Amino acid sequence: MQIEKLDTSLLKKYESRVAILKAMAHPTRLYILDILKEGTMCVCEIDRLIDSDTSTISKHLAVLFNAGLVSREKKGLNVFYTLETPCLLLPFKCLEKENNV
Amino acid sequence: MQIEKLDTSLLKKYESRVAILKAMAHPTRLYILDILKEGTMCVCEIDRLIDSDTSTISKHLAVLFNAGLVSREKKGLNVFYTLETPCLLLPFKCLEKENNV
DNA sequence: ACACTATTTGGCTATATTACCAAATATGCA
DNA sequence: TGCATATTTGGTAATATAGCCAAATAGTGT
Repeated sequence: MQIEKLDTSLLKKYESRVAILKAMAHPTRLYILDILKEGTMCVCEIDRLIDSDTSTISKHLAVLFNAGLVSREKKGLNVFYTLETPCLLLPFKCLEKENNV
Repeated sequence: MQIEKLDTSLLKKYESRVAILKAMAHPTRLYILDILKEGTMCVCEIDRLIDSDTSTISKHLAVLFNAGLVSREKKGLNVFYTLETPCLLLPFKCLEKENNV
């Protein structure tokens, strides 16, 4: 099988994937993605589950939003976040199988 | 469903996953993982496919190795790298489906 | 031992990421 | 209008990451 060299156009493909991986690559954000699997949640609820400054959590949510991993909707004073890409959380299950964990 | 707070022990789980995501979160490394799907390859072969300093490539390989994503074996002058976790590359296919790409 | 090749390591600078605090913004209600 | 609550934004210091160069290491053959 012929392997393509890493040129500019191929690089673009990987860069878009990297954007997703970077957005996921933080324990708090991975946790947020995980709890959003249970359903839409407002910032205040997420805040209660995580022992960090609210502004820090808000910034993590912004990272996830900018990467397209979650969507958000404002309702009154609250902002509700929804998981958009449940797929992304699958590989870890798969990994655990590979390692017979 | 009851959601667990992000405490120290839960954090540990996510940190180990983050280590994997961080190792993947670079275009060159993602490319390397992709080409290693085709089979074991020595550094010199990988080097030929990527237009970067060999030392940079070697460092990327070290990152992948330290995260357990690839293994390596020295044979004479060459070091051969092998993909250990093909699973990890699946979610992107899944994503493309979700987005109807 | 010497020269040659493949790979890794160390050092440096530039850039990116994170967390906390304070302040700003937006909404709802009296 | 004025106040309270929810969320975001800006600033800043600490830490981590990336890429290049030079040098070190390791193996092979003469």
